[in-house]
Amino acid sequence: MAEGLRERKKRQTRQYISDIATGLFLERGFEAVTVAEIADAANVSVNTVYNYFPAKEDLFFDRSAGMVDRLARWVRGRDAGESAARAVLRELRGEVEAVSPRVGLMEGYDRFMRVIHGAPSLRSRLWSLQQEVHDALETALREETRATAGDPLPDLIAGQICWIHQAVFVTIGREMLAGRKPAEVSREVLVLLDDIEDLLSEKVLNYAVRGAE
Amino acid sequence: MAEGLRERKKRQTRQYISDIATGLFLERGFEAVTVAEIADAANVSVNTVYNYFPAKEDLFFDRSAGMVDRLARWVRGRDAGESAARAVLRELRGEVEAVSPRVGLMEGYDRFMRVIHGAPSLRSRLWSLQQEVHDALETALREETRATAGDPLPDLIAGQICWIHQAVFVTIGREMLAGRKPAEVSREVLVLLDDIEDLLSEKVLNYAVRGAE
DNA sequence: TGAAATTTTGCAATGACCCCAAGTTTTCAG
DNA sequence: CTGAAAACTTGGGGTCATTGCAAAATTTCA
Repeated sequence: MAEGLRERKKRQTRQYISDIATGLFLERGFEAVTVAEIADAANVSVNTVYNYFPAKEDLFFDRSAGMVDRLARWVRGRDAGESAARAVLRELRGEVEAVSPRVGLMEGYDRFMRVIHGAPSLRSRLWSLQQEVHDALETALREETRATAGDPLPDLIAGQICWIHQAVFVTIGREMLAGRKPAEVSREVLVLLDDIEDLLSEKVLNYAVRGAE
Repeated sequence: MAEGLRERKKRQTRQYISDIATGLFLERGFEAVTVAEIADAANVSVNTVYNYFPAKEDLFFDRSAGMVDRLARWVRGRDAGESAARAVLRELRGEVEAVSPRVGLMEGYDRFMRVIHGAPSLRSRLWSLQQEVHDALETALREETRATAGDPLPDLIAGQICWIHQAVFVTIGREMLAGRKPAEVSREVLVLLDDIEDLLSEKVLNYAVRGAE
């Protein structure tokens, strides 16, 4: 299954551009770096940058690929007897307890957050990513529960689960931005997760239980 | 309290520019209309347009001013013995039942939706408006419940209430975009509101009950 | 009525992003 | 091994949103 030289080179170039760009962004902020500078620093033309990334924002969020279907994956992978929401809560608790970089619990994440904080267009991009997360999750729920096309529940439950996810991420982002230590934030967010679970109704917590389809 | 000529003229100019712009957007779509065209059509210079509106998107959402604190206002105006969430549900039911244009239940709203649908930057702007709605609501809840600074509940409850609001608006937008009649959509959304209420926990439904502070 | 305050405008520039045609590089059939 | 076909890169030339600046034009008010 050897891939051609061309494929390998493309992957490398793409990765290289994205790395260079992210470095510059972390150093000087999103808006202060022009696409022309990035192209220069990566030894390619501006056109090549746009060949790989549809917009400047995508250079920053390139690493976050795969984050979009995370919730859907967690739901599809839920245990027997477990509901969609409980699976997400369990996975989130796991990540937070493990102080995982995948949820932003790492040294230096504040620099990442600072870049986002200072660029409205990056925040916009984040929201549209959230929308994608929602859509992927709704699709997963619809398939897993074999809901009919007109059933509003998959949409509503997806909204509730995304809310969980978002509350956790916004909190982590805010606290890391404030300079807190990952371990500290981890403890705090575990408490938050309990608060969140307390606010969810049984209907939400018991939706899409595996085995009870 | 007579306002000066200058003030009156400014208001008029602002309104005129916004009206002209909205007309053009509805006719030809957001991206197909340039700011220069708008300025021309409104008999002002491009700089004047930017004098009144920080960005092109603000020309479209100018009318929506006041929508940002609607939830906060509803909460502050809740009845004695009524919780924040129930006040919002009651007000929403009222608007929907009355087939009110304030919630998009009007002939021609599909044209409005089509413009938004076709312009990613308008959707971005909508999300940032939602963020403002959330913040205003969280502030209101914090004040109404005299919550301490570290209390996460006002944030979480605001998230839940915004979710209600959003679910209703997204549904109305989707159905109107699909060409449904306002009266039809109204009936459908009233059912949706029951579904939504069913998914909320007692904790959410009983938060910030007036009189039980 | 004329100077001060405020608004409008023209002009120039920056930077994201798009389109196209001309190179370059990689692939692959023969 | 070789020469075209396919895919990638680049340079050049736009469009358009958005900003800064300083020169008009307008409004206010002493």
